[in-house]
Amino acid sequence: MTSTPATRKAQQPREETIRKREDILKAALQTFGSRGYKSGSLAEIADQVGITHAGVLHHFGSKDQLLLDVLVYRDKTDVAHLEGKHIPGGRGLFTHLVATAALNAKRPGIVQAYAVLSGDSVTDGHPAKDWFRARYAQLRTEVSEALLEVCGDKPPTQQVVDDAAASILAVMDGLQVQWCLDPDNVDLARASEFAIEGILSVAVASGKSRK
Amino acid sequence: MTSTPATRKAQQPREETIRKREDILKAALQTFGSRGYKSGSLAEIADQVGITHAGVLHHFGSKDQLLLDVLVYRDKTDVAHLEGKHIPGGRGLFTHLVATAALNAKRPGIVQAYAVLSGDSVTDGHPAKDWFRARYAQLRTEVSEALLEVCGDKPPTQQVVDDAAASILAVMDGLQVQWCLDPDNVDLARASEFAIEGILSVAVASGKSRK
DNA sequence: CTTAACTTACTGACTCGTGAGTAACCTAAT
DNA sequence: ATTAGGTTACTCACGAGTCAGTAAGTTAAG
Repeated sequence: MTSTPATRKAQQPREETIRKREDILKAALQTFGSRGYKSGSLAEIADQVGITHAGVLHHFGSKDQLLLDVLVYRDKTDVAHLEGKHIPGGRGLFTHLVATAALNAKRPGIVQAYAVLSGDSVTDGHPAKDWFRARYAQLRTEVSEALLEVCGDKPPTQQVVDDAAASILAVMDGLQVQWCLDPDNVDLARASEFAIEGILSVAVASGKSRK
Repeated sequence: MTSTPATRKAQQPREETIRKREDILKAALQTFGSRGYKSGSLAEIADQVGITHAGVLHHFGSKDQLLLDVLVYRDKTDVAHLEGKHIPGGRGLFTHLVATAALNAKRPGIVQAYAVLSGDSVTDGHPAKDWFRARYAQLRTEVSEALLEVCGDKPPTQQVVDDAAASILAVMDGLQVQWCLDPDNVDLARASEFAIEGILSVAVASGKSRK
C-alpha cells in the first residue's frame, strides 16, 4: 500500500491539471454553495468545467472528499488576498473582521455558500461537521486572544472573553443569513460593524470595571 | 366542480385524524431538522408514525407543503407555552429572548432543526425561503419596537435600531449553530445573554448620547 | 335500525427521475 | 510503454408522486 517509492519524486501533476482542479473546486463551491451539499450534484459541477461527473470523481475520489477540498480551498483563497500571510492580532483583528463584512456585502455568492454550508454541517452525519467544528474552535481562540490583547492589563473574566468571541462570530454568521434572505432590508456591512464594535466595547468595559 | 353544498357543513376532520396529523408534523420536524429538507425523506417521517409515505402525502399533498406546515406548527407550539398568547414588548421582550435561549439549551433537537432549516432556506429555490424572509422581517420589527420602547424619549437613530434588531436575532442564531457543532465549548444560554444585553445596552447608550 | 351512498385514511405497487460510484476503454503526453 | 485525464456506459439505490383498491367510518333515506 504505502509503497511511496523514494526513487520516484512525488510526481506533481501538470500545470494544466492543477488549473483544472482549481476550476472544479470553484465550480463545486458555487454549486454546493447555492444548492447545498446534498442537492448539489457532481454532474452540475462537471458541466461548469466541461467534463462529465466521472471526470470529477477521477480527480477527487468521492463527493465527500470534494466538499472537504472545497472548504480548505475556499479558506486558502480567502486568506490569500491579505497582503501578509496571516490574519492580524489585537485591535487589527476586529478591523479586519469589519472589513471582511464590508467586502462580503459585494460577493453574495461567497456569503450564500458559507451560510448554506455551515447550516448544512449541523445535520446528522454531515461529512464536514468536524471541519466546521474545528474551524469555529480556532476562530474563537483567535478572537479571544485578540480581545485579551486589546484589554491589556485589565482583562475581563474568561467567561466574558469566551462569550464575546463566540458572539462576534455568531453575529457575523447570523447577519449573513438574514442578508441572504432579504438583502434590501439588512445592511450587512453596517450591522456587522455595529455589532462587532458593540460587543467588543462591552467586553473591554467589563474588564475595566473589575476590581 | 365547485359544488360546495351549502347544506353540508365544512366537515372538520375527526379527533383521531387531528392527532395523527400532529404526530406527522412532529416526526417531520424531527426528520427535516436533523437531516435537512432534501435529505429528510417522507418514508422516514412516515415510519415514525407507522404509516407509509403515501399516507403522509394523503394528508399534506406534497413534501413542500409538509415543510411549510411544519414551520407554522413549530411556531405555534413555541408561542403556545407562553401564558399570555402574545410575546411581550418593551424590556420584557429581551428578557424573554434570554429566557428562550436558556430554554433552548435544554432542547437540542429544536435548536438543530432551526439551525438546519434556516441555513437550508437560503439555497436557491428553497420552498421555505419566503417563509423565513417574512419571519425574520417580523421579528426584526418586533425587536425594533421593543428597543424604541426601552429607550423612551431618547431614541437612537433608525440605523442603530435596525442594526441592533438584526444583530440580536443574528447572534442568537449564530450561537445556536456553534453550539450544535460544539456544545462543550459554547455556553448557549450564557453567551446569548451576554450578547443580547450587550447589544441592547450599546444601542440604548447610543440614544442617550445623542444631542 | 338498517341499508345504500359516499368519504376518509390509508396501503402497495408502480413510474419516473436523479445521482453516486464503477469499470472498461480511449487518447495524448512524458 | 506507461500513466494521467478523461469518456461512455453502466449499476444500484433512493425518493417523490400517482393510482387503484380497500377497510373503516359517516350521513341520509326508507
